[in-house]
Amino acid sequence: MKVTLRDLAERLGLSISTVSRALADDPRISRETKRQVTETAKQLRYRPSVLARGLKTRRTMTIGLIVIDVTYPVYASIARGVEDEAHIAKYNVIICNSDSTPGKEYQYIENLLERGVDGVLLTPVGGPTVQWDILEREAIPFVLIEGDDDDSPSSSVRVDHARGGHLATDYLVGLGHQDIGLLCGPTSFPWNRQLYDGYRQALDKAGIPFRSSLVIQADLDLTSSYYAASELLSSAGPPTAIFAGSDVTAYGTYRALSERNLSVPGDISVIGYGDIPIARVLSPPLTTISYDSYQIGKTSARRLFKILEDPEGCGTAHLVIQPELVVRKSAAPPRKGSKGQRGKGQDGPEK
Amino acid sequence: MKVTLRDLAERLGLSISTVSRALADDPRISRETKRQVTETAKQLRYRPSVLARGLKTRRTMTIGLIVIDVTYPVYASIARGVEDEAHIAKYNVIICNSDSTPGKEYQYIENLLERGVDGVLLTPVGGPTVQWDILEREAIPFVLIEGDDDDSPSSSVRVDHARGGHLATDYLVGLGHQDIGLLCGPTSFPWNRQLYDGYRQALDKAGIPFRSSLVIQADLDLTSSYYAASELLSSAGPPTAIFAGSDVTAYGTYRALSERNLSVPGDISVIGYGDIPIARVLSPPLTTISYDSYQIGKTSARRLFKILEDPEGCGTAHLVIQPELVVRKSAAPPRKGSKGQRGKGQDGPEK
DNA sequence: CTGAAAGCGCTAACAA
DNA sequence: TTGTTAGCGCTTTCAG
Repeated sequence: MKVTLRDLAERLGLSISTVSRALADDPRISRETKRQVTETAKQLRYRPSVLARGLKTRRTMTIGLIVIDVTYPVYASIARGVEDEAHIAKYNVIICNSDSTPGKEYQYIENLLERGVDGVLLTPVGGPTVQWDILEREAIPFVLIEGDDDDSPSSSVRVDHARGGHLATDYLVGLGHQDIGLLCGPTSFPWNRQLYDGYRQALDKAGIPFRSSLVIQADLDLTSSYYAASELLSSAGPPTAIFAGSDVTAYGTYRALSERNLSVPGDISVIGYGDIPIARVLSPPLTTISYDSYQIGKTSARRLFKILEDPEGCGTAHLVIQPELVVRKSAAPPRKGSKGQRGKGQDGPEK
Repeated sequence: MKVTLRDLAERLGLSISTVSRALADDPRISRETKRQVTETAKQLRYRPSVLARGLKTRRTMTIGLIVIDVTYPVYASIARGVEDEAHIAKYNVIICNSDSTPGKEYQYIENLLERGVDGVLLTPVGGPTVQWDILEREAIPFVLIEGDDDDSPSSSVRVDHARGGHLATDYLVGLGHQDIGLLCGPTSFPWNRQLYDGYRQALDKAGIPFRSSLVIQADLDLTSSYYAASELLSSAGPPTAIFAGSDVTAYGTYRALSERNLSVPGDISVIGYGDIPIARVLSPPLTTISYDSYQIGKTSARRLFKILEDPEGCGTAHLVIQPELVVRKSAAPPRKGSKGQRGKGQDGPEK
């Protein structure tokens, strides 16, 4: 059977509390006793019960991490960052996949609460929700990862996606593009509005009029981004460059382009978003916006632990991580005189 | 403060045990009482304490999942599969990254034991280890994922990598290749020996003599696989096809090849292993061996839960998942007369 | 059908 | 410096 404090106590002829204190390195226990205790603890392979301790101290040294889907590289990296930090701080992390559905998110929150987690890290599915209220009511510290806005009641860490959108668009503008298409990602990923904002800002700054026909919504998968890109290309007044909103969307765009014998970046420039592993491997290698998702994980976990250490002492902070442009080969200046080009093939009238 | 059974009991003028039973849907509690209890439970937002319950029942409805690194697509999928299955069975999963180091693996096991997990899922770093002994001694059910061999004392699920290696090699042989290089992955990933075995078997079956100079070891990262591939190519009697042992190794190979102006599959055929997302996106799209890692996760979790339900009733099973060949564009019949080709460039003496 | 009481393994206030 | 005692919130005999 499992060995408990009691077993140690009996074995040593000490009281349970003395043993407990010795193990906790309480200053008022003698060196000698401590030595004996730790020794027989090791010998009998004593393992403290986190359960029992938690029941008493109300701390389980466990946190919950709710991501949208670990299967996406971003969330895997975040998860890894969190776990690494947790391991250092001696916490365990329970992982949950919300699939962007409020229902699952809610279930998991309830679940984590029953588990008595000390805090939770959450990539929220949307704006302020019941879930947040629950956490607040129960006074469980939580930090929002990649939340939609900064008016959350708790700490948060997110990437400055508006900046990212700006960066991408601005780069294209700098290259000389005027007609820049935006393939906006699914709204179930909270950052897409920010991206869009950045896009608009950059356009405004450059004095380029916004054309709504150049913006189109696409899901994250290949086929729907393929179709969205196709639609964009066959519209009247097609773009000379496409900002893809995500790297997989960019790949869908590549496909749509190659289908029409349009070359990247010769005929059309493409820029991605996220810098997932496939980006550098596409041909041409994808120019994209990169941000350190592992760091997001680390940062938010660190933040949470700080709150757990000192619930009062540290206010709520909204940390933001800056994305950066990674220039590879998929964007170039527009073809001369391509302004009115219809983009229906590579063999135009002038050759 | 937190609402407990006691609160409910007081509120209803019942005893704690009655309330407990009502909530557990004990048959000897009257309909009416149950109704009242569940109602006020909902009303007061009662949430049972898994901690307290676990202390009593010795079941925490929590399992540990130790993977090498969630950041690798394979493990992310496995994790997802496990978590999905756990969610259904109402378990929680604590995630751990061992980084293939016995030390971390050991730490996590101890850690999980202190947590009182009901079982653990483990992608082991090597053959039978102390860790397994610990789990056995403590009578914690565990199932091995992608373990090296089948003589494990517990259940296991793994991919038949020998088959995978065979499949890949055999395909190349079928195409007419005789000189097939093998870029064997790092030994910290347990399946590489199996891969190698499959390679040898396929060669034997085809009556092709094995040449050790055609086998070389490479780490998983780009640079080392790049160098390994280069070495292979500049050796005496270079291969006409390369079996890359992993998809990223295959990518490294692509690089080494393009550096020497060797085309895939025109000059050299390449076949990968694992079918991670980048595989279909490389150019040319990578022919590779695929296996369903999400399913591995599901299967192993399911197995574990079955054991937990009925510790005696179900013996140890060794489940194996079959990989399959995914033909894309990176392998083709060898160039005619390429048998003795040196592969130093594309402009050979004969044009 | 319901209640009283013991106890899971631990910590912490209070004594000695 | 060490021991005694009282729970943490729950399940589960054993009584009624």
